[in-house]
Order: sequence, then structure tokens, then C-alpha cells
Amino acid sequence: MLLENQLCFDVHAASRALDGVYRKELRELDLTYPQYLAMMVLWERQPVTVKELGVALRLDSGTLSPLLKRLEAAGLVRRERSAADERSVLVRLTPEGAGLRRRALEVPARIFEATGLDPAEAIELQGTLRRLTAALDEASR
Amino acid sequence: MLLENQLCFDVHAASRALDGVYRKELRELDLTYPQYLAMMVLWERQPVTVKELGVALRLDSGTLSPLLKRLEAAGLVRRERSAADERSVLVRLTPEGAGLRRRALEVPARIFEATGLDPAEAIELQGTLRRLTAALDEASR
DNA sequence: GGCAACTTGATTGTGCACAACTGAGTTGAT
DNA sequence: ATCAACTCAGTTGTGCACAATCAAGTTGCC
Repeated sequence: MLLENQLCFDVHAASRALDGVYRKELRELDLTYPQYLAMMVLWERQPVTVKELGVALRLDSGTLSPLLKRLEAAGLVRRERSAADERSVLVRLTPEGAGLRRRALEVPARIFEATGLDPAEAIELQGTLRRLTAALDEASR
Repeated sequence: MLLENQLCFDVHAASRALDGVYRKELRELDLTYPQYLAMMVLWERQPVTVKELGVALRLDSGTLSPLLKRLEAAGLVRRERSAADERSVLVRLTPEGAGLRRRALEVPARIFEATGLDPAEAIELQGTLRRLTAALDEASR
């Protein structure tokens, strides 16, 4: 009983601690952690609809719309209605947004170092968390 | 490189998925998950200063002050300046706040069931997360 | 062809989280 | 005894997150 409270608390705490490290690492790139996640998707494939971003990041439009507007205001991203389907908005990188990738490449290694985990542990943790998330998603439906 | 991004992402996703389950379970108690965490501390010991709550929950006053005001507005909690140290604010339960404990007692079991983890896994996950959080806290300082 | 059901993104409202700062109160060093 | 350094809670500003709702656009069914 106490056990799982603590577990839930620890997940929460770990998430916020991670946020803190990213906040520090990303300060010079002028990105927040969620913005960085969105940029990572875009660095991999482009253009992407808001819907697709939401699926990839597990975020809804209420979170993504203002986030993308901030990225657009920062000159990293452009948004435009799809010609094929006027309901969709296509998000693509500007040259500045694409260029930011090079500076962002060093971040992952520094974050991983900060976790203090060895690779095997990290992989196991990742597996456990994915199963956890899948089970929780199932339960909250 | 991709590995740890995914790991960080998974921690984040698990945290939000957990939030979703709590949101559902706590709806009938009219508590959010952070409010529930604060109440759990108070159900264990009382009175508690805002500072002590912050240490226990890893939250600062910018988060706790409005949260406690909402709990006070809901009639679950009273806040008053400590006579011994006028800088401190003591938080204590009202009879209604104390009474809510009985209804909250069932929540943990339902949450644990929703995680789909067996106890051994949960304990191991908890240990890994605590080491992770400690390492990250160290790194962001 | 026309209408109902659905999809998509945006908006509004509420709440969490942290940084930076403020102001009142306390403590310690001299 | 006093004053500088510190502690504590609160406020302000920014951003994330979700629920609920809306409007515009698309699709399928008849």
C-alpha cells in the first residue's frame, strides 16, 4: 500500500529531475524539454502534421498548438494548412530549425552521463517503463 | 544516443500515464495527484510547515502555496503562522481533511493493480528510479 | 447530391512546475 | 546591541498538460 504510493511518487520525481537536467542542458539552445522532443521528431521526418506529432509524443492539441506557435515565433518552424486535406496543418523546419540539429547532437550524451546508469540498466528500465505505460493507458480508458 | 532519448521520453510518458490513472481514481475525491500527495504527508504527520512539505514532495513554494490555498478553499486544510517562528506557516488537517483519509485508503490498491507490475518488479523499478533521481539531482546542480 | 458522423486543429479554463524576486522574520558574528 | 547574511513563504511570469468545447473540413451512406 505504501509501496506503490512511493513508486508512483518516484516516477513523478524522476520525471521532474530529468526535466531539471534538460532545462540546464537546453538553456543555450533556447529550447524547453517538450520543445526539444518535438524538434527531435522533426529532425527525423518532415513535414509532420500536428496529429502525427501528438501521436509520437503522446500530447494533445491543447498542448501542442501553443508549443508549436512558440517554436514558430522563435523562427525554428513553419506551419501551413495541407493542400490535400485542409483540416491538417503541416509542420516543417526552417533552415534555422534544421541547423539547430548540429548543436543539439551533443545533448544526449551529456544527459545519459548524468543519469549515472550503465547501458544494460537503461535498457531494462526502458522496457519496464514501456510496459508500465501501456498498462496504465489501458487502465485509464 | 537515440537510446537515452527514448529512455527520457519513456520516463516522461510513464509519469503522464500515471497522472491519467490518478486523475480518474481521484476524481470522486475532488483531488488532483499533487494534492493527494500533499494530503498523504499530512495524514502521516501533522502539523507540517510548507518547507517540510516541499522537502518531502520535492516541490518549491511557488508550486505549494497555490496548491495549499486550493486545499484550504476546499476545506481540507488550515494554514497558520507558527508562533515559534513567524516565518513558517503550519499546515494542518481540518476534520473533513482527516476524514477524507478513509475514502482515500482504497486508491493505492487500485493504482497498483493498474500498473500491471508484480511486487518484485515494482520494488526493483523503485530502486532504479531513486538512484536515477539522485544522480540527476546531483548533475543539475 | 445531400446530410450525418467523424476528423483535425484551435481555444478556453484549470492546475502543476520552476525561476526570479520580494519582504518579513531570524540568527550569528563581532 | 547591531547589522549583514540567511531562511521562509508568497508573488509574478512563463510554459507544460489535459478536459471540454468549437468550427471547419472530409467521408460515407443512402
